[in-house]
Amino acid sequence: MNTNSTARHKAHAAVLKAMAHASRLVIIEALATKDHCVCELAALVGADMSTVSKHLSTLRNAGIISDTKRGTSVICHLKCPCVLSFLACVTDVLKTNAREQMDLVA
Amino acid sequence: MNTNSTARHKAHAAVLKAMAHASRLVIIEALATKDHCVCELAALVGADMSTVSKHLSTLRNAGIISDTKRGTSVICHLKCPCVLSFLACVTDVLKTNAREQMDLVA
DNA sequence: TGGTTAGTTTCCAATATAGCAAAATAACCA
DNA sequence: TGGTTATTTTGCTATATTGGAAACTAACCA
Repeated sequence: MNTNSTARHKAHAAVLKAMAHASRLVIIEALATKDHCVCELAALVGADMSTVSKHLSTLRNAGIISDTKRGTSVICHLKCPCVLSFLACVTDVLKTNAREQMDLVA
Repeated sequence: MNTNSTARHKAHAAVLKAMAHASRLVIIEALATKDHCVCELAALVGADMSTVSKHLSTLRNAGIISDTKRGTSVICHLKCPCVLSFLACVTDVLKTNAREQMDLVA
């Protein structure tokens, strides 16, 4: 484990960690379709706006989303739609897990 | 936000969360090449074996790795090599971030 | 059986995260 | 200017995560 690879792994982990929350995944999926303002996302997630605002700043700090101000609203935009490809694989993991659970019962 | 999609998002988040740690990424990358026993992984990560053992159980619970016992050793195996495709995209995110940092300075 | 190696679990302290409420900003409109 | 809407920040509490040390378990060997 040299210092460089540790730094790289930490950076990678930070991006994954930013995605690793149900509400933030809801936000990411919503933004995959189209840009949304914070209050729309708050309604979608169903949480306090202050909470959603913090989730958004987590995603922003990780470089996953960007935003522009329009009037009093902040419009959020998914910078890296490739993150959705993660979810396809995650779904595979979950399917495998489910299949194994089935096998245990059967 | 209906209950089903919340459950799905929670399940997805759990898998991402299991990956979201520098040491666990080191483990995942090592296992992508070949199976390893716990003590080899502990040496690679450079942490206490009890700590690595706990990281492994996190990955195991998420369904990312499996293991078989051989003598006194436990051999770990990466169940879903597709998780590596995550990292390619994460690298894109990081590159974009770095480029923006450059732009700020330039 | 007793010792050794490999791994896991438990205990505990330090740190990080999540969420709401309330206060603070910011841009707009009358 | 004063009020309103949208958003962020701060304060605080509850909860989760991390990691080493020590105790415990399991498989092997002499």
